[in-house]
Amino acid sequence: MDYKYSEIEPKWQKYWREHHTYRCSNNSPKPHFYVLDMFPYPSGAGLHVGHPLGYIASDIFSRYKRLRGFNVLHPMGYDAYGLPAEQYAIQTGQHPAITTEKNIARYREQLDKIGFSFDWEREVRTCDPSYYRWTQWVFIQLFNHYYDKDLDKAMPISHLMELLEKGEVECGGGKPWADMDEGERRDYLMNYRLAYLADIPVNWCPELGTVLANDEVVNGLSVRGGYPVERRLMRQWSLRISAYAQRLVDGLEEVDWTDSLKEIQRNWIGRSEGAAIWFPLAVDQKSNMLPAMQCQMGQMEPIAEPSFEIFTTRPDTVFGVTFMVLCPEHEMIAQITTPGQKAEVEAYVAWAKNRSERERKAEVKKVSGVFTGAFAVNPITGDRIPIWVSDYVLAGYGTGAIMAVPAHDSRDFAFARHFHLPIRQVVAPEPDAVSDPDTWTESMDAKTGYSVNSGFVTGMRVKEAMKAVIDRVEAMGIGYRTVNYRLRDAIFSRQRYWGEPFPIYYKGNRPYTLPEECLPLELPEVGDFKPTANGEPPLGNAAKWAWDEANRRVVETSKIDNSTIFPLELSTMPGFAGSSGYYLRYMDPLNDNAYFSPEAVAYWQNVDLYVGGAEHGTGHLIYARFWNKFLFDLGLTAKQEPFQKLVNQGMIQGRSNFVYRSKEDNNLFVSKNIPGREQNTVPIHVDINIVDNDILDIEKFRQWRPEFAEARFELEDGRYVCGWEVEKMSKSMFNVQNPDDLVARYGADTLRLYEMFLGPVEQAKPWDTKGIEGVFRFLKKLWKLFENRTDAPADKAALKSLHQTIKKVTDDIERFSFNTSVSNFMVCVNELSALGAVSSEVLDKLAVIISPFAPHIAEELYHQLGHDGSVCDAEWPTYDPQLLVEDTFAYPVSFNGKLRLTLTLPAGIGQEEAVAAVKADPIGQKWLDGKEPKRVIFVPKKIINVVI
RNA sequence: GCUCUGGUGGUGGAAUGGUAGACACGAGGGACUUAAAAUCCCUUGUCCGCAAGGACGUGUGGGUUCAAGUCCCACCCGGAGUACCA
Repeated sequence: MDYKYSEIEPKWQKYWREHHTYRCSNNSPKPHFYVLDMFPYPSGAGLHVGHPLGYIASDIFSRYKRLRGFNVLHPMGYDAYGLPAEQYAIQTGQHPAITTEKNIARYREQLDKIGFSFDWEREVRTCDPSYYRWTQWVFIQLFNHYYDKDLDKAMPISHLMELLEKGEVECGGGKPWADMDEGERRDYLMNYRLAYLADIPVNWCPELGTVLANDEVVNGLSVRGGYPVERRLMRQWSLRISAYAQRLVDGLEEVDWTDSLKEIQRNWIGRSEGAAIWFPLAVDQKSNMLPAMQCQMGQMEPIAEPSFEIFTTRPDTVFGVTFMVLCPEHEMIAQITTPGQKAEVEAYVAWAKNRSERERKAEVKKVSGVFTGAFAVNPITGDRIPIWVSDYVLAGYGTGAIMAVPAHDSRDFAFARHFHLPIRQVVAPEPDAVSDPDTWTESMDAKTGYSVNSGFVTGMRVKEAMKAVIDRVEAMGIGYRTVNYRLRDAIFSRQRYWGEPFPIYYKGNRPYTLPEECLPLELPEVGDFKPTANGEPPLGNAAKWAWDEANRRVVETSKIDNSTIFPLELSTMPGFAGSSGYYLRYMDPLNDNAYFSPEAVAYWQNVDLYVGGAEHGTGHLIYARFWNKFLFDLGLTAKQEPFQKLVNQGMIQGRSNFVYRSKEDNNLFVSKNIPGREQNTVPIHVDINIVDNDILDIEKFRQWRPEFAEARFELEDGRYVCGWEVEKMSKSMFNVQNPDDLVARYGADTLRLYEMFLGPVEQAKPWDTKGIEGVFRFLKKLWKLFENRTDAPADKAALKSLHQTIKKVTDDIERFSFNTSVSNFMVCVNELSALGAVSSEVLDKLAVIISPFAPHIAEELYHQLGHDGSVCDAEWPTYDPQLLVEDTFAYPVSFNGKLRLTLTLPAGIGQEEAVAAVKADPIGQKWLDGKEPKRVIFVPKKIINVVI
């Protein structure tokens, strides 16, 4: 009988479903193991072959762990809220709930065909009220907590209020806490809440009435419509993720991720150590408009306002400061600008304000700026230095003001050159060498070397000088040692429909949270879910979107009276809200009383293995870690880090094929390797489904599109050879491979094996079906091997092959190298086939070890061998080391007076045995040439040297 | 610019410091067949040679080692992340 995958696969899929084979319990004496995939966006395009790559890898690992006796949690769900789902709905003109439902059904159908071992009873969907109820719940907790820097954890806001009440925390609100009324207190607390409402600069398009992402704006105009976009402060919800910056850096030490991904996160968080120093404003006698102030060297009291706080990572270079630069948004600009410079400064600030991020980034090389007319005092040297404004200083980083050290910072240098400002060298490679100005640029940004021309730190190494300056600054009370992070708080509002509603209503313009018991706050129906033109988010169209505080329910918008019935928040949460904590919900997905039970999290702890793309390095993986750490502070999660080990699967790129159309004759197509083809033709994308191994199916090509019906060809060796290129997989390039087609043609097991065989999981690679036949052949051979089996006891050769394979495959799986596992199976089957009829005893174990990779055929064969239960409940076989003793092997290594032979031998072997082994080895015999080995040198491990 | 990765046949890719190129594809040859499909067998890094055999080979140049694709140093080229971040 032939290998009929089309009968076997549905049969066992049905069996697994009916027997709940993959159901996973939270009560098990077995050790736990949690394997998680990044859940997909159910987009309208369905799955392509790139999606299942990571799923197959994690499925193999889950099945393997199960066979090793673990209770494995391996769930799946859908990240169904967010922009892609909404965009698709808008394009097709259907309600996002309907399209999402349809897309999920399609994904599920495709996933089921591949034979994954997901426990579907734990499925979660981020757009399901029973799920987003808990997303909203976490938001309320974030709103009601602040980050206590002394305790270094999140604490209830009520705790902060107590501290303020007792005066243990100083109130910086401009007014003592005791004198504030209820509203003022709430406003003040907003500066502390982990979820807070604040004015944030955004790309606002008045015409479209929405905030746009940076990539939706080009040259100050919206991509869609070409309307002007301005940067504007808008009230938005944000998460104070920056409070966790240090813990997010530290936590990377504890997890088993790739160095590159850890590095991506470290760069993103951007920790830099340095100092904050106040530079006081100098008195300007001419204008006499500025408050007089004192600044003397060595003054011990903090210097009175006004002064500028700057941040620097190089306090040692303070002696080289020749000017200061403020960002255009700096609040003190108007205050300090002299009348003579006023017009110029205002024009510059206005110009800078209207520049988009994009323009600013594109014109990095261009130096621009303006002098304010004001001067500051270098608090260390007492020098008077001019204050400039320039947009190379960013408002969002540090304090938006810098001390410029043009000799040792490339940007300050360019600025100084452009505006003819002085440049003073303060760092040199040698303590006494003061190099000539032209060489400064070479040692620019140098963190090694010595301080020169630098007062009390002259002659010190840079590191010592940094410490000495900070110490002095702290002693003088004009600054302090500090750490800065690049990580910004996460903007959490979206003026969109398809997302989680905020559990927030507004009383007197101040946000209040809904009572927790009233969750979920369900997404209302609206007449029109598209972004609105009148500036309001789509929820502004909802007829029923007001909060009746007394009766604790949602009521008609028209009833808002601002005394008992209040407006609800109109924006929705962003895509990452629902995906930040979904892994926790899988632990206890049906719980109606809590996000998850303490018992569930105590059992599962955290995710042992997380598989997904590295493109989430600066998004989801940061947010989820933040989310988890916050819940940890609340005592809800068991571990600080949510994802212990993380494997990034490489992206599968498309491999496009081209035909070459003659420039003169539109119906003539020239094969790739015909001389002159490059000059005389233009490449055209051709559907990869009508090309086999780069050979074009001419008939199918003619039928493909009407315009090619009359196509003629210039062939080589009677065939048309297509060109190819690696590109993104996309419909427009006709290089999309749909997994269903491959399942139909070769079966799911072949697809699974082939996706693994393609190369290392972590590596990006183009999709190419070239080798799939080889994998298919392998399964047919495997099938045949079982058909020809015998019940006689196993012979030694077969056992050796089996045990070698068990060892290799076990090692391969443990180090996540599935491509070599597949190769090792192929070797094993080839070896066994060559031996003739193989004992069932051997095949029994072979079926088990191959089942994680090709579960359907393994299940079938396992049953054919007479087992009742599923192969999924079998036990992973162990190997017998006795069977694996390696053959003696000798080879010559050098001739320098003496010949050495190196042998690979089992460990623990003695002198005589080694000599005997050399004599027995064919190569050894040849090199000994009848002589006796003189000496055996043992080196560590199993290698020994024999000197002849 | 900085950081991280990687560079091995015609192709995808194997190699705890120990016979480089496993396994697979492709290609060439052969068997079976009226023929095709399917299946099976042989060859396949490069160069020299009829052959036996030999020489050279993991981006380049050095180094460590009895032994280097693997470790160290410098450089070249690709891929990714990030960037007026002070």
